[in-house]
Amino acid sequence: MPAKAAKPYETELNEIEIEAIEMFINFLKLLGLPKSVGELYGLLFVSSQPISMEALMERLGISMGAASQGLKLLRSFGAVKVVYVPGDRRDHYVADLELSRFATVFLKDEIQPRLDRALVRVERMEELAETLDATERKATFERIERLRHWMDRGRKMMPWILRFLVK
Amino acid sequence: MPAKAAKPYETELNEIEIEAIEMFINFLKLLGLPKSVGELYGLLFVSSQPISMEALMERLGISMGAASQGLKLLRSFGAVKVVYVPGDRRDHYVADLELSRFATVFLKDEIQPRLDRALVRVERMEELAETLDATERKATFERIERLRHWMDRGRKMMPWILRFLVK
DNA sequence: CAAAGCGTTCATTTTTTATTGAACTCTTTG
DNA sequence: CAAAGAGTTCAATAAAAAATGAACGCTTTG
Repeated sequence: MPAKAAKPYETELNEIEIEAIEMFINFLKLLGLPKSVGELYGLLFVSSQPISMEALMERLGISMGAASQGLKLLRSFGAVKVVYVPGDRRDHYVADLELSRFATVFLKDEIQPRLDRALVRVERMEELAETLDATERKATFERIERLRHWMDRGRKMMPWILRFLVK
Repeated sequence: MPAKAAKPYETELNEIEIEAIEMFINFLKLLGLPKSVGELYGLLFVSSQPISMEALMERLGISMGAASQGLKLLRSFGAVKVVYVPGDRRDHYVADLELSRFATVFLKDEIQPRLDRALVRVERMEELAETLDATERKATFERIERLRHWMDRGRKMMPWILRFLVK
């Protein structure tokens, strides 16, 4: 039997947990979220019991700061919630299984504002293009209009995708 | 008049160029691409004339390596192409204005393989769940099925989005 | 065919991002 | 109401990602 690892008290992750964690690390990385957040959500997602922050830290081998901040973020998404566990003073967490939440928050918080800001830029570019001489203006306008076209398209697609996501 | 900046020979970027560059930096960051790639594409997007790599380096103030690698990446996306400029030995670049290219490549190269790998994981998790005792199995299966449901949904949405993007 | 030009590659450095853990606040408990 | 517990914050550190630039390999040119 091999020597026990450094922290003998933490419960090893089982294979299902590891699969789920890896899956969510990959998925959330796509949304620009750090590994530790993926780990937290992944473990909570497959756990049918609420888990305390301390247990999350121990089982995932992450620090107090990472756990606290990651959970804060997940709470702000509504991806995780705190539940009361009788006889235990500590907060316990469960995952909200509705995955669309991530996508929805991502669309609303990341994509939408970006589109809005981009549209402002396009308008500023159109104004600036007025000052160019005739030849340049024509070529430049064509390009700017293309941008505008795509912004509009993105903005029109948003509500459609959101509706699809919420079910 | 303020002292001239360090590199006196490079042509300053005009306001339209700056707007376009900033817009593409933001947009491409969303796809996980580095700033330098956004700069390159942004400048090429608003330029009606082909630009040599050397000019791109100078005007954007980026290094040879960054320019070479960024252009290589953009070429691989089909976002940029090389054009021949008579009497000049150097390669010159123009942007492909069809922005859907980025999104399409992103979906096909980033999202699709991720979904495929995730599905394999889900299947492995289902197998592993079989070995759990009855109570645990039921709860775990419910969660895994939810994952499967979202994977399927994502996979079904893909061709639809692609069709939408290509026009 | 030597020298210069162009572009790529990649080991190194810089910058950015994520994680750690000690200091702190607020809450509970004996 | 002191002491311990739970959780947050944030300055410092570590890890990851991007940019740099010198060395290299083709191509062109005189």
